Amino acid sequence: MDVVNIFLTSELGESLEDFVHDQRRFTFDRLGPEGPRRLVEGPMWAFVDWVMPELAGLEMCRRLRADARTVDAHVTMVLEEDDPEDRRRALRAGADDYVIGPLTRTAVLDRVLALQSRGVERQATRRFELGALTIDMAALQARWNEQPILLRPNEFRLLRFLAENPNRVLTREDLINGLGKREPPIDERTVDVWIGRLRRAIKAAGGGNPLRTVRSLGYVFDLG
Amino acid sequence: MDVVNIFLTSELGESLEDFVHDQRRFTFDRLGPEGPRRLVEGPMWAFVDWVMPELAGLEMCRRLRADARTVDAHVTMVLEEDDPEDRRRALRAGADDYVIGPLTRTAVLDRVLALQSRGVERQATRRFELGALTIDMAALQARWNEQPILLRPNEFRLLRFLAENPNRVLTREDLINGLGKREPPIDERTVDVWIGRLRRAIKAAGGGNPLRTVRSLGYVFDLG
DNA sequence: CAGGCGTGTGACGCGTTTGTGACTGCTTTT
DNA sequence: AAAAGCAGTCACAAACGCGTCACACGCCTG
Repeated sequence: MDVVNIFLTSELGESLEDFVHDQRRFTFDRLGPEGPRRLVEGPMWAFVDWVMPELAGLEMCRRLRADARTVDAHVTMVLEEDDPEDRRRALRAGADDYVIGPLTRTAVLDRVLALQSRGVERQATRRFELGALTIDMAALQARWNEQPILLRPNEFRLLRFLAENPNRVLTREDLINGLGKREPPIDERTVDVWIGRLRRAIKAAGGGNPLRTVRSLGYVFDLG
Repeated sequence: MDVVNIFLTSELGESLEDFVHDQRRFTFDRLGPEGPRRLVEGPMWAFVDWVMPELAGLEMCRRLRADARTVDAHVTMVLEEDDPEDRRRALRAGADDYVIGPLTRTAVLDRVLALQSRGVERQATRRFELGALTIDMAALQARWNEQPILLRPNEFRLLRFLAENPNRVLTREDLINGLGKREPPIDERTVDVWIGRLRRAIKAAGGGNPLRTVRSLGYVFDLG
């Protein structure tokens, strides 16, 4: 039996129990600022409120897109009212589509079933374009002039973080923290090895070297 | 309680009252051509419109960076549409990042909260523009008319210190202390070599000589 | 359980950076 | 005019920082 996992950032007025319908099992779960509480199999659907208690909805959306666990989720933004500007922003933040709230259980299911039956292809959403370099957060893929760069998970995270902070010297400590490495404490020299591997990967894809070493300080992603 | 000071170059459609959210006090203020109207404590965030009534946004951006009072501000440029050229120009002019407008109160708060919650300590971007010379403290890069000057760490520190104290004679001792050299005690004559190397580097980038020797006293960064 | 992959680390070697003494040439002083 | 003072420059050695390699460990897969 198929499973459909639905995550919401806020409580629904109505009940949230899992149930089975039409040969599919629907599960509901809360979605916190740190992302989904549990890992699931099967397609994920996330509904993000425009306003949230702890975190702006757009930021939540971006985080979902950045989180490797939810990269394949279909993200729907919940708008309070039909503002064209907000719609555009929502999509730009990585949402796949939007509904005009408030959210009811019926609205959620309508959405999911409609899209499922239509077999929507989730198009790539969150994308950086920095010169010749493109970073596709949804597909977890980086390209240099359309040429895919073969990156290991850590290298991808590193590139993403550098690209998010262009033209800014990042110390080795910044980079370690930026990749969320805590335990065990990482030796700063290890960052050199990361950079080396990342550079080699970009080069192997025919790319240049956007990563500048700043002696005795750190590294910069050079833009322009 | 933390204070977050937000400055804008144009009116927001929505209300602009100060308010408290999430343990932080947000204050809003207008940003005129002369810079911020008041001095504040705590982090500053400036949002500069691409088009402004009295002044081009880019010029405004440069002025903010040159203004000692706002040097520690995080400057966000507000673009009307997503033009890659404009983005690069904005960053060149000293902006830390940009948003695609128009600006709403929500967009502003998104930006501020998103950046505040990010891992990196965003040390304030300091950017000098002294005639043809530009010093980008974030990227640790100096340019002469857009032409990068290739500086070694010590030379960059020297240039920075000189540029921070323009039109003022700095003794060799000042310079040694200004660069934070303590151990072992540095021979004063060594400063001459530093200056020589710095001059050569600027020249190599097609630049002039803003460093004037004051016989038996020290050196000055000449402005104007 | 073997094999492959991703990743962190210590070690090695090389290029770069940098402080210094010496030499040179210009300027000021006597 | 000679002497003293001062700054510009060069060459060099030592120290430093970075790139890279090989290896070990953990994890997943077949």
